[in-house]
Amino acid sequence: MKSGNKRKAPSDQVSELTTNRLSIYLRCLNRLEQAGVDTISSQALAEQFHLNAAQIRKDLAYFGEFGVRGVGYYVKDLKLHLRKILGLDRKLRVAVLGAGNLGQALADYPGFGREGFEIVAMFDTAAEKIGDQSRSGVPIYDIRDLKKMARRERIDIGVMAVPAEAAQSVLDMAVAAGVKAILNFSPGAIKIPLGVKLKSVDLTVSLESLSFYLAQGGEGE
Amino acid sequence: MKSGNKRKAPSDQVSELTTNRLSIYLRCLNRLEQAGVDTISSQALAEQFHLNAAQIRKDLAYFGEFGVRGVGYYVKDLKLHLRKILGLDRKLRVAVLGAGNLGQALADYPGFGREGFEIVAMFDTAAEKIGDQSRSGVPIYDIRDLKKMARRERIDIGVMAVPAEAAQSVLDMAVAAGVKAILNFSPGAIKIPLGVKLKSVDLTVSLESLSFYLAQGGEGE
DNA sequence: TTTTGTGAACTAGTTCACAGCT
DNA sequence: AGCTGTGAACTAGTTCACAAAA
Repeated sequence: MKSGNKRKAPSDQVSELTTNRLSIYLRCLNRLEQAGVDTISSQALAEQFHLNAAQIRKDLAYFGEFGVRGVGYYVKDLKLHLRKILGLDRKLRVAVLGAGNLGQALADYPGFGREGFEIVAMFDTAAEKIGDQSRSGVPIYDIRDLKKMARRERIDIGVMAVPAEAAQSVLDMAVAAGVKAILNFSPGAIKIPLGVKLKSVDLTVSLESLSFYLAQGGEGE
Repeated sequence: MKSGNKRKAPSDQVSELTTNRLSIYLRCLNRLEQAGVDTISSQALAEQFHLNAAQIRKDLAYFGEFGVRGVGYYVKDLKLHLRKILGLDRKLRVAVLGAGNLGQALADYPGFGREGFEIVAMFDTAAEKIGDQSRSGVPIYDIRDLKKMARRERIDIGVMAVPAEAAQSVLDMAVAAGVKAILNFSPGAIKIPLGVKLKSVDLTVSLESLSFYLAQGGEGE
């Protein structure tokens, strides 16, 4: 029992929409802290993005009572709570699977470093890439060594950016290596075993949804 | 009246979840056509991803009656319909805003080319990049020329990959240049005027949602 | 018989509105 | 007075289940 929270339950049915928003709140709190703001109300926070204040309070209420009535939330305090809830109170070790253009760009993406993620390795099949490293110095290993390395390097999260044909087999390797969470940029459907979390970003789908908007003549928001 | 559809309405309230799925159906149909499959039932299609058959039928029903009772959907026919609905029956011209690591990787991403997107230009502020081009030959222009170029090159969609601080001003430039749809990889909240569509991919939020999963001990799914 | 298209039932997510702390 | 935490009301999205078409 770390803090005196009246918790709903360990993590009873928190939707992904909620956890995504927690991330966004945290980013905002970082800025607020930087700006020297001490407390913030759900109302003021909601205005930053276009969100409803009750939504924010509900999101937070899943994890405890962090606010003070009549005052709002203490920025520093809430930030710490959110970091803990999101598991960002420890360094998370990330491996990028696939050292192509996109993989290398992701490995060097500065945004990841900022919130405690550490990109420790890339993996690829191409002999000429293995032994090389990315611009920012992330070493590229043979994907066949993934299992060995993932354990040795204690990889928490995999970021997968490989061609669609390779995606399932690379995912299976990552799972066999004990990686429990994967952010996937490869297109197409992928099967995962229970107990492993896959989050997919599908660039083609995203672009096509914009195309749809344009094709429909862009009515509404 | 192209085809004899009993349409619900021009584009009456189709949710983004639906349009994203249309994209996924289309990808699957492409594979099926390649594999020489002639017809497919909503049930069979649903099994490919883990989706409900009624969901697929409902999604399609927003746009017309494309199926044949007792048979299913003609793969070729449905593919054509979906391409038209998604606005992929014409080439879409895309500009990448921000020629950093991520921007260049996106400009060269082969997945975009496949479904009729054409990356025609990149824009950046860095003098040393301007005039240069990406690995696959996409030229980099001065962002100050965006307005002029966007009209001349008939840019339909912008893909934004710039630092958070620059995001709002780059977006404003794109909007001023007449770009009506933007896929955004920059973190943080961005304001857009009505009639412009912004779709954001937030890499940090995605990773943090995986971190959350790990922190909660990975119960469920 | 098979499978669509769709109203009805259900489930999830959001917003309202207000009691209850500070 | 001000703002949280939360049940109740509402809205959106999904799944069921079945009549109607081929």
